[in-house]
Amino acid sequence: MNIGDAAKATGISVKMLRYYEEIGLVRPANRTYSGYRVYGEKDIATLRFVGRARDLGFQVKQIAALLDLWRDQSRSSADVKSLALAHVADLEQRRRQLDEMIAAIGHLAHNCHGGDRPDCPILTTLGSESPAKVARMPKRARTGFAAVA
Amino acid sequence: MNIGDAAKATGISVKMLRYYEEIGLVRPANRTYSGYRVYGEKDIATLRFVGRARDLGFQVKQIAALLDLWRDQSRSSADVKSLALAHVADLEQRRRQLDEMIAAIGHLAHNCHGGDRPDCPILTTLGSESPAKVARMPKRARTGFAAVA
DNA sequence: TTGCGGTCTCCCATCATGGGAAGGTCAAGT
DNA sequence: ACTTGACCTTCCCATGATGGGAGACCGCAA
Repeated sequence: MNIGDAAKATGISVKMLRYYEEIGLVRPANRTYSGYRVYGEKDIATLRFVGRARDLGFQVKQIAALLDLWRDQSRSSADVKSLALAHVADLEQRRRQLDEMIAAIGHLAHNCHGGDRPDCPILTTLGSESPAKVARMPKRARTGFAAVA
Repeated sequence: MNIGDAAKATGISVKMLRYYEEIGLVRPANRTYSGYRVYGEKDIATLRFVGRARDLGFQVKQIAALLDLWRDQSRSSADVKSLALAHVADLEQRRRQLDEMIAAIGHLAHNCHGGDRPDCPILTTLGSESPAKVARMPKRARTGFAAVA
């Protein structure tokens, strides 16, 4: 299997397959004599694991930890669970931040009639007082969402 | 007012004040003879506007648009409102993605007893079938949250 | 053999943010 | 007046996950 086929089989782009290898998340693929990467069943299974964890919003470092646990026959399920729960807590915190932002902006927009005239409480609020009681973000991940675009 | 004072007054770091100037989000600050940036009342007001929009999760490009509208006496409030609503829709989509992830992982964790033994459905699910019916993310912003760390 | 599509490596860009180095400035205290 | 320390300046680099593209090579089919 060449890298393109592996990409199709795992839903991970060719670029990312090379990147995951480069940063050591997955073991370097075997190579043909001429340098092409060759993927076997095991590689594909690992990559699918990675892809699914990624889809669940795990960061690469967390995925690396999950992979270690996955391969470790003697792991305790408590280890896995705590990692998962920590991630859930993280996601939930982000969700709360989103909720606050949505509520604050929604409130402002609600009070804006939206007609042709210029008076709009969205801008005046942003320009003067606190725009709503949106808690100052904890330094980590301000709003986040590295718009991958 | 020097840049450090401006940072304290606006809650925006010194680094970011310079960055916002560099990318043209705000007009270059006046300088003293020796090159220090000097901020006046208007500058601070503008920067506070920027900071609050940022706290509401607007991206820099959107903040630039909001600033234009803020300064444009002849704007229509409809323009502002549609920008705000588009942003809300964006945030809501991200929230839905988070919700899906939270539900999926929470479900997996719930079925994991968490004891000393290695059997854990979290890993086996990630390793085999679809980890849950988490919709494949739309290419934009996979999970996002550029962990600013 | 030619041609096309896949692959290789390398470098660059994103977005918002911070770190740090090397050097200039300013105000307060001696 | 001089030192000291806090502040400011610019410049470069790093982050995380991803994509784009250039220039060169490989492999297979017509």
